[in-house]
Amino acid sequence: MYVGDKYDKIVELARRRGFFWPSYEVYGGVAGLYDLGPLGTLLKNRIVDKWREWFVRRHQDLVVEVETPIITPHKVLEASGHVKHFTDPIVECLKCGRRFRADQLVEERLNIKAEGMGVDEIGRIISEEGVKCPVCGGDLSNVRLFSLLFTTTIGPYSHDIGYLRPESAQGMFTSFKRVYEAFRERLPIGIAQIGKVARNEISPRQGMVRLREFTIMEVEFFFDPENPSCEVLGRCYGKLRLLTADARIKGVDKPLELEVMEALENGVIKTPWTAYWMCVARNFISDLGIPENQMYFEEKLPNEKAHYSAQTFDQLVRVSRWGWIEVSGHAYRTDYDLSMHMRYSGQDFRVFKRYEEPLTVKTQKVVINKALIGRIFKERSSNVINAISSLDVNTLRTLLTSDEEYVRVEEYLIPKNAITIQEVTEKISGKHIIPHVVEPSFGAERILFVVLDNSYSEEGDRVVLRLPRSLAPIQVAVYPLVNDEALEVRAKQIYEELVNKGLYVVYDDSGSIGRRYARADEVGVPIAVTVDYQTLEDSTVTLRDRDSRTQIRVRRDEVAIKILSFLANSLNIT
RNA sequence: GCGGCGGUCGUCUAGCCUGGUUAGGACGCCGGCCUCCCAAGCCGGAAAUCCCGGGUUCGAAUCCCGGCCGCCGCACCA
Repeated sequence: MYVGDKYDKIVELARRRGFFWPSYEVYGGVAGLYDLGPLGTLLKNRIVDKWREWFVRRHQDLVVEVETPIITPHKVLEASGHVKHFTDPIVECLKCGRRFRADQLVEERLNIKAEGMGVDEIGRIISEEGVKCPVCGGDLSNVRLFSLLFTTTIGPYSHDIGYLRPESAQGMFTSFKRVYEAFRERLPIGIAQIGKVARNEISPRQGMVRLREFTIMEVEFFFDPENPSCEVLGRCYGKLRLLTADARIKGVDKPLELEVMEALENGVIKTPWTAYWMCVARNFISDLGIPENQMYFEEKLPNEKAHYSAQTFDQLVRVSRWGWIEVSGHAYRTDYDLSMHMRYSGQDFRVFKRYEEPLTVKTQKVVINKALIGRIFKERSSNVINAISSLDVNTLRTLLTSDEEYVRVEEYLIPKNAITIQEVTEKISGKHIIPHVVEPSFGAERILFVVLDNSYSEEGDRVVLRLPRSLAPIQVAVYPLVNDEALEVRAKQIYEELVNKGLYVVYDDSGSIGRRYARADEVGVPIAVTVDYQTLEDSTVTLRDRDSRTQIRVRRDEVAIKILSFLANSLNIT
């Protein structure tokens, strides 16, 4: 289908025709940063729209979309664990240049606990104990911290540290209660967000596949851990291609194909909602033109998982240059994030779960006669009351059954008649739970590259970008067959009409007709309208299909409707 | 961050070894002519900080050093 290195050709095409190129090229460029050009921006927008269609619009009874800031205060990422888990103490061998986790090195060499030690302390231990490079024996550099978080300051005070978010998820967790209330306290609920994130990768390569700044599209889907079933699982059809962690450990590298229900019953996927969103992810990627045999889900091994995840699957797609690359991650984050934010913020992120039938529970309640205590103990009364309250009912009951008139609680002698134990029946209408979260998360630019890689083809000496019609940045091309005023006028009218239908259209009258078809094919324009001399006689034009290169002649007044149905895949030109 | 290789019009490249060119070509692009359907032809045009900085030299795209960027391998990739 193509010759030579496809990746190089795609990159060359991307620069030349305006899909993407390295940012700040005029200053030498910065690794991991890319500009999207005019066509790249259109294509990315179509991918983003399609994601929104699959994950939000089609689930509008379950999922809502929000937008939260990129700049994130220190406290938020401290709570989420990113400050800790994104920052490693690192030493470098001054001789061979290899880098090591300083704390791990100290633990291995000296068999002491180094985790959580400060940089200075680890550095002191390394120099005092004479720890050397474990590979070449060279001297080690000073210990420094390396964080994948981009740091900034908020406002004029340099101690107000902020970060560029490394994922959009924390914005959804911190606003969870608001969204939950605004959406009338429904569970399950998904909160979606599309936006930029930044990760200060040590050494980004692989072009659009590993960026320091990219667009993430993710859903935090909150559900009741006591009722994790997915009521829309019936919407899933077809098999998932899965490679489990167990299989990977055994050295298996071929995914198995399982029905969703099978995968859940076998325990391969731990939660129904993860399985459900994996199905949607498969459908979404298929919808971008990626064949199903070119994708599968791979379960992460325990040491590969993020700190917050109980189970993670990555969705992999095959590309020409690098083989299988990740286009989405599906993490079961449990209640990790909400719990951490509860602890750090002091706010209550639990939701009230109403029982179907209120429970009637008989309990025993300690009633303290505070008036009596007050009269006796005066200013010490609250200490006394606290002391009594800290005892459980059974202990108190035992104390009260003694023959004495007083009971001793801590250093206080309290008259028995100040304390009574009552049987009460309480009605409990529900309880508080912390929702669990499953998270499907996609990188938009990476998917953009995957789409280009998948669509790129060569026909003889010409390039045809076989983009799905619904993704094409430019949807229609309009041409006069030759340079002739009469033809140009007609063609321009058609151009105007199609623009007014909401389409992205290109008009081109430069060069031979073959050259213009080739120009359009190269950027994936799916259909072309050509005005020729016959148009002047009988008001018909030709429509040409990019992929089959065949043409049909249609009436001038049917052009727009035919093109719209062609773009909607309900008309084919063969 | 380490090692290897590379960086010349928009793109692909010649030139570099052996220092002195108006830095050449092709494709693409723009304008004109021609052309009744798949990168035809003819004429003209615009287009290169030779990646950046420093050094050697009368003179550097070319030699040397440092940096940046890219690819590959290692390390890293929540």
